[in-house]
Amino acid sequence: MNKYRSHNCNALRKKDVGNDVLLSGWINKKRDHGNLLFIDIRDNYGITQCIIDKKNPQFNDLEKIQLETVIKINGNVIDRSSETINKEIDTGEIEVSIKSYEILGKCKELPLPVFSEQEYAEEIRLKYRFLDLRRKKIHENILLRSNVISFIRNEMNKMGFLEFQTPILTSSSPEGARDFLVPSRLNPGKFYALPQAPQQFKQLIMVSGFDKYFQIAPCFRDEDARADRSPGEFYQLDLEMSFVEQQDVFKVVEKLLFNTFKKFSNKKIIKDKFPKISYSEALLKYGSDKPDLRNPLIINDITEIFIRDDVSFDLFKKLVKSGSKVRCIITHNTKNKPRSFFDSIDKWAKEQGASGLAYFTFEEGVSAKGPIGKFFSKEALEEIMKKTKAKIGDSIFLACEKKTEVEKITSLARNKLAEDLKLIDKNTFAFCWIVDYPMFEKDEASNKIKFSHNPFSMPQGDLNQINFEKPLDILAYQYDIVCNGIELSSGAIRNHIPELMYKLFSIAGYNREQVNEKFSGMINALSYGAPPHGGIAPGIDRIVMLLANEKNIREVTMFPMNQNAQDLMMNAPSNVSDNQLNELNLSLKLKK
RNA sequence: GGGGGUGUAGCUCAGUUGGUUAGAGCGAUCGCCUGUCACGCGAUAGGUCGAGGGUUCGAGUCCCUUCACUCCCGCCA
Repeated sequence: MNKYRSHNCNALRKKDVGNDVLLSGWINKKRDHGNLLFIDIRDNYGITQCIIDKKNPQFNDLEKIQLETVIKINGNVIDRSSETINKEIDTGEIEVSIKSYEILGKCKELPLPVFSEQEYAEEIRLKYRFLDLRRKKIHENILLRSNVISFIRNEMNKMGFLEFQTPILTSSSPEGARDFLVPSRLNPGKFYALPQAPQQFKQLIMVSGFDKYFQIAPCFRDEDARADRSPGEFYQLDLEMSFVEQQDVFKVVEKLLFNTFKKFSNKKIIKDKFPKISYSEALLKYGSDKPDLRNPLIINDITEIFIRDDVSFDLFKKLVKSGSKVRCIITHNTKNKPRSFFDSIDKWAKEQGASGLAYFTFEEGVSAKGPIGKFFSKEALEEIMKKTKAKIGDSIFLACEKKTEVEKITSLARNKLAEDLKLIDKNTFAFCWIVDYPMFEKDEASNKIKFSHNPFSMPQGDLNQINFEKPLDILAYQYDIVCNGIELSSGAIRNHIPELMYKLFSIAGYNREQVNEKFSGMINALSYGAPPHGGIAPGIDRIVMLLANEKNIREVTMFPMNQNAQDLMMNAPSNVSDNQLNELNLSLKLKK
């Protein structure tokens, strides 16, 4: 028998009554009655109540032991009388009568309580992460993460995907996020970069003929943090397939995500086949390329209403003449909402940096009630109702701004209105695909054409007919998957034709030599017989966040860094010795 | 880089229009308690009110500067 335990702390049941057992674990909680002491002992699996009284010679010592000390208990399983059964824990029908105990790991006074549901400042949680991780909620989140990852791995294997590792020390890429750089000792003055994603490697795996690849891959990007974005590193389920079209990738991902979410959550998944929405339609109807489809509100464009002569709302009419768009959101049956409801939305919109949100309500006989209602003729109102499918009793909120701004504010307003009106069913997952991304976009600052997403994506349509004179019209086989307004993943069918790649890069301002230099591995490989291929890379952290119902990525990450990309527990990043710097041919030149 | 929030005991927080010795719960220490499961009761210790400067007879409280943490914008193909 193992010297530490015969059972874990969640194993003992009524059938074990009468047996001698060994339990080891942390002291979760003590309840000291003076002559009788209850000790809850905890391990990864659960909690068992142990009991000792003053007749035991070790009673006085045990009474004084700190919480979170690791002890081994030698005891006898006894039945609990019916009124003392604890239904909250799995072992609640029994308890262990302590014969003797032994301290395995002492514990100093705790900087934060482990047995508490209270919330604590992140600083102290991260510094003492090993204590924080003992706490119930986050401990369960990390277990969930582990289970999700092994489930996904298993599903991928079942679908015939092969798992490969790709290098962590690789080369810096010109596009995308800031790289983490690693100096090379053997190549003075040169640097490796940590991969932002194994993008080029997974394509090379396809060129190497492995057909289907996946990896739970660490990705490194030196960008600022957000609640749902770790600084530094995160994990993707990276996958790539040969001889596929977009729909083949969709099929795999839909099956995988549907099975995963079904297994690990009780929430309802709205559709097992996820709706596909084009990028342009998403921006029009939802103001965003990551719409929350749990939200039933839809944005409509009614710019042309403000060209009519029977609409006299001059403020908007003038803006429309100078190129602004009018977009609106209809809320159903809100005519009896108090004035304060509407005004608070308008005030909120101004706080978001918009010029505000105009509004009115459709009344019987087709009239408009509200501050700007008088500017619309009956016919104009009927036209709006037709266009927006609004009914009498509904209200309309209107924003008039330039395209990008109007999309931004209507997207925010869509969320705000749905929250205020409680239209979002929090107990569902609503997935969708966003498809037909444009290949290029215009950089607003420099006015130059740049890749809007992934430069390796395949343009849509007949490759001989693409009009490179109008690059902004070229769509790509580029797609995102979104769940409840959270972008889980981007993917694409890749461009495996070198000549086409050179052409597209030239539009974005890279000449042949630059492409050869920056993507030598890729472009060279594609010249030696590359299969058509494509893939995607769902974010593991965000999937687990959704399943664990957490808003912060650090709640599903074992050892996260803080917002300044510091690990408070390990003291990273840290200074290095002059010797180390010398070996790397580096010297520091710190800004004051 | 910019904007918001927070910072008071080991932990979570309260602290009035500026006014005597800065409080509570948990935790710690000591004492009492044989059926609790957030056990109960009593006592004790524990504070540079993030730091620095200013206004004032007097600052946890008002003003300025600064630091830390956090949320957001920028950024994240």
